[in-house]
Amino acid sequence: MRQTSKAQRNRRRVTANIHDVAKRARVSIATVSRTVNRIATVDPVLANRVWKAVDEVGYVPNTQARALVSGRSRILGLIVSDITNPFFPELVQEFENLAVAQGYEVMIGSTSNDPGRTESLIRRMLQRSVDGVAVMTFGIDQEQVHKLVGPEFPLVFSDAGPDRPNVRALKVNYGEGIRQAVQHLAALGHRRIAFISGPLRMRTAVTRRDAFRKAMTELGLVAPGLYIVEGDHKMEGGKAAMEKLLAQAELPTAVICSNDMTAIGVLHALDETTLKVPADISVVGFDDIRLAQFMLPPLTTVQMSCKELAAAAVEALRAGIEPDHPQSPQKEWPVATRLVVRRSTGFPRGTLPALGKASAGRGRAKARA
Amino acid sequence: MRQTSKAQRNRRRVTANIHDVAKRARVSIATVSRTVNRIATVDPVLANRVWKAVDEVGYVPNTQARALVSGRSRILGLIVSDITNPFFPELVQEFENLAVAQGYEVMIGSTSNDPGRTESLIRRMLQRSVDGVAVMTFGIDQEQVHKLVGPEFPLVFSDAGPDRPNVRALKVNYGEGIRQAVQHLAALGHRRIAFISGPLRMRTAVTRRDAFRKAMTELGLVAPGLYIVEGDHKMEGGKAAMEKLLAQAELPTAVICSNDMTAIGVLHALDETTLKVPADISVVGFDDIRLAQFMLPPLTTVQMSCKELAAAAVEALRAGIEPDHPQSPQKEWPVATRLVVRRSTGFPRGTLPALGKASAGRGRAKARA
DNA sequence: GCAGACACGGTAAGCGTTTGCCGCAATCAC
DNA sequence: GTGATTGCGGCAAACGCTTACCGTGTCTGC
Repeated sequence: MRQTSKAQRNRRRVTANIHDVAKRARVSIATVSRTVNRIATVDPVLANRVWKAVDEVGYVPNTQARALVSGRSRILGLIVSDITNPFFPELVQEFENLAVAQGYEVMIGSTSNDPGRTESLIRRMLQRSVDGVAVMTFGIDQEQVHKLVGPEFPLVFSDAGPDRPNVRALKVNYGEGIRQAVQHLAALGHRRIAFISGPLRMRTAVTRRDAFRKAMTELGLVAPGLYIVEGDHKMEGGKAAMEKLLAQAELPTAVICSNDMTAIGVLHALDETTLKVPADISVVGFDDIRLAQFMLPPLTTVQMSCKELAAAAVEALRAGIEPDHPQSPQKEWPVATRLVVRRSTGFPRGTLPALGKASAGRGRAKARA
Repeated sequence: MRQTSKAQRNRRRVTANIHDVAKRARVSIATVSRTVNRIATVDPVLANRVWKAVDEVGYVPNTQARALVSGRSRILGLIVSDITNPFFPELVQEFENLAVAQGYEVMIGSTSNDPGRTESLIRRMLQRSVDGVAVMTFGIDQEQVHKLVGPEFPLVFSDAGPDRPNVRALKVNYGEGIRQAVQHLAALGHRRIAFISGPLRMRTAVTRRDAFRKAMTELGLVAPGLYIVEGDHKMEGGKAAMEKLLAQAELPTAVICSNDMTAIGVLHALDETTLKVPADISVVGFDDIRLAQFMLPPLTTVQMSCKELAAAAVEALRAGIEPDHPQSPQKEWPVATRLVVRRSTGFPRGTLPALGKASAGRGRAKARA
């Protein structure tokens, strides 16, 4: 008959626990806990003994147990729409650095703009009891998230009204950057400026498009409906949208894109024609991903600093989570944008002949302004 | 005087727990637990009652408590070297999909090839008691990881000898893909083929370079030392390396790059000269990131399927974690590579004059083969 | 010198699970 | 009808931590 002892029951413990430290420092586990959590009332002599013991036995507090009893996991959820869009990894990295610096871990998920994925992602995050979630999808259905989480759950959205008690919003100033872009093009002499938007069910895509329209109007330019084409914030969509523009009777002399990936698709579409960038057509992106400066030609684009965005997101989340955060009541967090001029924009050529899509691989001459 | 009751002590519980379910189903918590964990010995009648109750109270098992008692967190660690390199987000996404399908969560971290970051990352993962870690950095110091984790800890490396009990290795067949690339170029008539490696402290970078040398030798070609330049697996390094090659007396007619980002940097460097791709010089990448086909011209590259890689990583990890995984003893997991020919490679032009770096922005003619 | 106040450390009660052990009831062999 | 066997559910003990409460020791004021 097997002897069923305590020892047998134990799965092999690999790390030291609070009792080991307590024994070694000749104090109670309460004192160890208080010391480790930097509660000020611990006698410095004991605290020293504790820290020494911690070091000696290599004690690392068990996060699961901590979370279990405290009800806080120190995990931040970060939801992005498409991790394979280079903007997001940059954002993720910044976010993570900041979160880790504050003692948080980050749980990342990308939704691919699929409500099903979004729902399961939120559920998974809730199940891991994240302390709060930043939704940086630029256009998720906010309602969907609200339905899944409690009314007091700390939430941060990029671009949305903070209509709930513990919801904060990142207010990206799209208007400013896009106005700068339009102004830049207008100053160069462009009049026929097209815009390729993101998928219009995304709130942000609509916001950017509207900012474009507004900027055009303010400068006394017209943005004909045919010059506003819907893309998908990906290279494929940018390419397709540009091809649509190319099929029109009168070509635009400049194209502003709702993000950089779209602009890359546009460059690609233009490469298959005889049109040169920027001599025949200027292209402006949005985001300023690192890749933008490595495009051929380097992309003029509206910079939305993901450092700034990440910082605002982390702080806004902390404001919702930590009861004594200084900016706790603040509900809106501004994020700036600004134009970065590179080499994909230039003076427009005189009047262009209407021109369909040229066959790919034709010889062409390329010259820069 | 405040009444310090049990009720007060409780932080507001927001989700139902196992006791609520047990009460409602009129069974013990043990039965609930067994039902939820699909232990077969539960009477179907009771099981039904339990499932019904679970549904009614909206019970979701608390992951922290589960992890605490079972010692398994159902979190997989995934370490990549640089999340902003587009190859990795693609890998991350695949990995995550597969892991989630198996009921795991993923904790991601990128090291930026910094040993300090690597160490803190591993520590953080251990603190969150991940069940295993896949190290896909293509060149991390394996020793560093071994020093931090216990000897039995489930680990998967891309490219490394499985010299420890619970370590598995993904064996990417670099040789095959690179051989195909060299062969492709040789068949087109190239003889002077250069190679831009990754940072040589990365094991994988060395492996790829050696594969290149071997392939060259096998085909009776020589790879002079001057034609092998070190890059950094980023665009910047690719650009710098290409500039080094351009400074040489006799230019190569083709360049193979250790990854696609390097190739993008190369294209960029060449764009600032009068040399055309592929007419004057052919360029081959490695990885086949999605962006590769959107380069100008679309990049011929060696595909390393990140789907395949992710699948191998997840399965290898599971083999190390789950005691009854079918492929548990398998130590090496093969991953194939193959050449994808696009438009950045072509026939070499006749003998080229030695040519330094031309000034940027010079007019140039571009023609495709 | 003594009562009261105060500071600080220890005890123990949870947090929400999993799981070994035990006991009850039902089944079976004879 | 009895005793042995089996199946299955409940009890309770962990897992490692935080923290309310309490007790002890020291200090202060009179």
